[in-house]
Amino acid sequence: MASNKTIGRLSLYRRLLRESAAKGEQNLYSHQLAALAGVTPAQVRRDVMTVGYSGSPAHGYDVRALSDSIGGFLDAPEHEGIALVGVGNLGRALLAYFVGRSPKFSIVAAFDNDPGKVNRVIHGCRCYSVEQIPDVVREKDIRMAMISVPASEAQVTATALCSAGVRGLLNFAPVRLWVPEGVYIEDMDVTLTLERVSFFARQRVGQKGLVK
Amino acid sequence: MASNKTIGRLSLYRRLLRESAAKGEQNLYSHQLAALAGVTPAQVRRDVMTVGYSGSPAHGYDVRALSDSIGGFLDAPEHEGIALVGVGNLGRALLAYFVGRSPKFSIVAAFDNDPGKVNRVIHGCRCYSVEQIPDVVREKDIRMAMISVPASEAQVTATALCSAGVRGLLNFAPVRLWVPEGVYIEDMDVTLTLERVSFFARQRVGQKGLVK
DNA sequence: GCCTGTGAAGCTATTCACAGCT
DNA sequence: AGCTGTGAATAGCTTCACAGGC
Repeated sequence: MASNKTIGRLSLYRRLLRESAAKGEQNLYSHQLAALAGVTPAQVRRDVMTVGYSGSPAHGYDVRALSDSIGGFLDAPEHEGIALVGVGNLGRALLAYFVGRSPKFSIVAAFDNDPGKVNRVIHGCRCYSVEQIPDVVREKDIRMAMISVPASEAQVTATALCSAGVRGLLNFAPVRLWVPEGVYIEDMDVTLTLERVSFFARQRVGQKGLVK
Repeated sequence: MASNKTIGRLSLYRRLLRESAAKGEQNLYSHQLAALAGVTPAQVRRDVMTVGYSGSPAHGYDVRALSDSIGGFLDAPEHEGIALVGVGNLGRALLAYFVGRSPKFSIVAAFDNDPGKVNRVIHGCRCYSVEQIPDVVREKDIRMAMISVPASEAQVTATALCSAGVRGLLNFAPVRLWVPEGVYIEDMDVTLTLERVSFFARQRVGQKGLVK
């Protein structure tokens, strides 16, 4: 099965392919896509193998076709509704950012324990109380969630979401979360990342890739 | 030289050690720290080697001493001032998040091109116009910056920061940025990460680590 | 010629497994 | 007995290098 890193790069390639398509490009060679993505051409060809698409030696990759192949490989068959728990500064920024961002994803429910936010509509998204997580997640058949609550509440939030059937979590709180077997979790931890940047900036090393 | 992943884990260990210290723990064995971090004990021991600290077979690691050793290895000698460019929803969330968060880091200057924000103080941080990047960065001797501008402006922002002497960047805009040799850049891309979560959540794979 | 796809090589990261210590 | 530190083994990822095609 494709690795984490490969999947990350495929997402990136697709974004770059869409941008190229928008600029009117029809075809792209592996070395061109590699330059856009900041990886080697061999890496691009290897990654493209995993989605089962083949380019032609004559014209490289067809921008539209490769983009669609990646989509077929990566995307969920239908639209994915996402829950967001924690409507603080970061939560609001995420709500604002994702509104209309992608036809494949959208935040369909927000949750917070502040009574001043519950039942409000924030950036087009209805805010529920955290007690309603089980009901709303089940009712809307939500499979993914973003956690942007304070560290102290992240674990109970994750547990509630997983019990309600969520299979994928994107956690912004600065704590490692325990989740049941079969739930996939990814952390985005600004502090840890910043410490890394600080360290390597001082070592005067160049470059690195994306994720990690 | 230590790898990206090792550095990320060391940061994490230190956070966990501090939390343990706050709970009154004096010593921790590699398997305990490993459990907290979600890695193997062998990984912890290997990582600890890189900072040059040694525990004792009798009591494992001294929580305080290891935490300090990691600090000596990771931290900059003096306080690090950070610039933040782009005071939109995300930028404000970052400002709010970092205020008083760490004695080692703080955001010492914000930049935006909205005249309504320039010269305001937002979450305790003065906002300058983007034209002032060269002057302010040099004057405050800023070595690190976070980029939270729209994608279309990220590259010019990065270029301006690097010319002014910034050596480390944390980029939130969904674009790959070109930076001069010797500048370290790390991307935090929510959309890409979310697509990964979506993919693996559907594969019913369990777990994964941090950074990746 | 310059491209793609891919086996094989090369690297990097992680884990094993055990000597040595208490 | 149970721990740490670490050489050696393994697993995972990336790049090389070349056959085959236009």
